[in-house]
Amino acid sequence: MNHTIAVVDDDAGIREDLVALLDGSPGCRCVGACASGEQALIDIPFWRPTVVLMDINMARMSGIECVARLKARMPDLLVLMLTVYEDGDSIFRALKAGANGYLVKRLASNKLLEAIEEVTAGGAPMSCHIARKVVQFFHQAGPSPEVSENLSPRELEILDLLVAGCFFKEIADQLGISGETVRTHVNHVYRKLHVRSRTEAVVKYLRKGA
Amino acid sequence: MNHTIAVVDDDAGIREDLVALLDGSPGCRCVGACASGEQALIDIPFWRPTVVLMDINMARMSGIECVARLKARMPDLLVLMLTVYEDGDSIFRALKAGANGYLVKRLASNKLLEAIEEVTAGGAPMSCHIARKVVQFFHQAGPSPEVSENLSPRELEILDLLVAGCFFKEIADQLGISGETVRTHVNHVYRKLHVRSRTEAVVKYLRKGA
DNA sequence: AATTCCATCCCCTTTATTGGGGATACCCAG
DNA sequence: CTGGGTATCCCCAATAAAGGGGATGGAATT
Repeated sequence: MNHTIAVVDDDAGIREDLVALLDGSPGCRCVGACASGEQALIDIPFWRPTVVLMDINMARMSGIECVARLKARMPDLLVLMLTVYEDGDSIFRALKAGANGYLVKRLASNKLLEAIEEVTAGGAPMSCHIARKVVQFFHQAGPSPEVSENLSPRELEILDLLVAGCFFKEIADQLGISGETVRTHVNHVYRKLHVRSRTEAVVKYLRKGA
Repeated sequence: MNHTIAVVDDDAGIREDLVALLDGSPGCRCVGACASGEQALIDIPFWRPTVVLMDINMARMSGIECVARLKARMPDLLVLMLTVYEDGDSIFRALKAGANGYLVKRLASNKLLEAIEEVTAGGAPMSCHIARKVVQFFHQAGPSPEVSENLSPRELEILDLLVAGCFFKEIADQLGISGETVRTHVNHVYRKLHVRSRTEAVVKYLRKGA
């Protein structure tokens, strides 16, 4: 319940607001604030806070690069990105860099405190429109038109298990059908996708048809 | 604020609990409940609810397959998956199938109602451990140290050709070495990546290297 | 000099995959 | 009702892949 927190933001006003909010909250202790990503790389490893609130949009080093470098040295550090924009690409780059949560800046202060609780509890707090974008990533990451429009549901199901690396026998056991049936489905999948091997099918599926 | 909601769950008790909860809540109207995925495919397009609460674990047709089929016909339908397990693979398959949110079943009823509000507002409600798994997916999506740092240049070259779907013989011809040598390299690649088949190696490479 | 890693080649066996063929049954649409 | 598509099962056969072993030469490190 007692978290040490650091703030990284190059806007002095926001920085002070956040520090004031954190220090005025029970169970939180703000151990410092950095005005740049470069400074954060020096201060944060020294302060060793539980959670970092990181502005994503900073001059010179971006919050994304900063979190990537911090995470390389401190894998267990929890980082919440703060942003004014909800740009899709920034979201994914930040998450790939190791961010543990992603919040819009215009967030009620109690929501921010809740998010800090949540991330320390092992969650991944995201503002709702951010979460939507993340989920949409999976939607469009689904099977390509070529894959989904030609394959039957059963064939798609089996393709999923092929991608998972299952042998025919394992697929058969998992679906409760015979290995021969699996073979038939797989052959149909290959024909429909115009591939000659499991690997080509998997690649086509993962690359969304490219 | 006025949402029509349908429930799909093959457990009669849970179904009744959910219906009672929804009907007892202002701003919600439960338009029906289905005891199976098959029935849902018939009823839901007819009822045209705003939101569907879908059990992921049902006999015969799984909730995942059901949501995939429903979404194919009704792309704007909002689907919240309900699960007792937090299995990573199920989460991703459900999201890929088009689910808009993912909740654990043992959720306080007010949280469930909040989630319904959130999803209709364009969000993507997720229980916190679910969200964590989703974010972890992006973390591991970075260039994998496991792939790039352990493999020799030759092994990486061969892994590339594996991904391209080449047979061992084709790889051998392309590199001007014998098939036996290819086999040896491939075996080394498998050991270093801790996989047991070409498919698993390819998936590991594509998922973590792209 | 010794060790370690890489790349190359060869042997063995067993299992998995692939490519045709055919068959039954179901459901849905023309 | 007669297709078409789907899902299920079975047969044949050939090829590909995997897992184990061992061997050589070279390059780099210790």
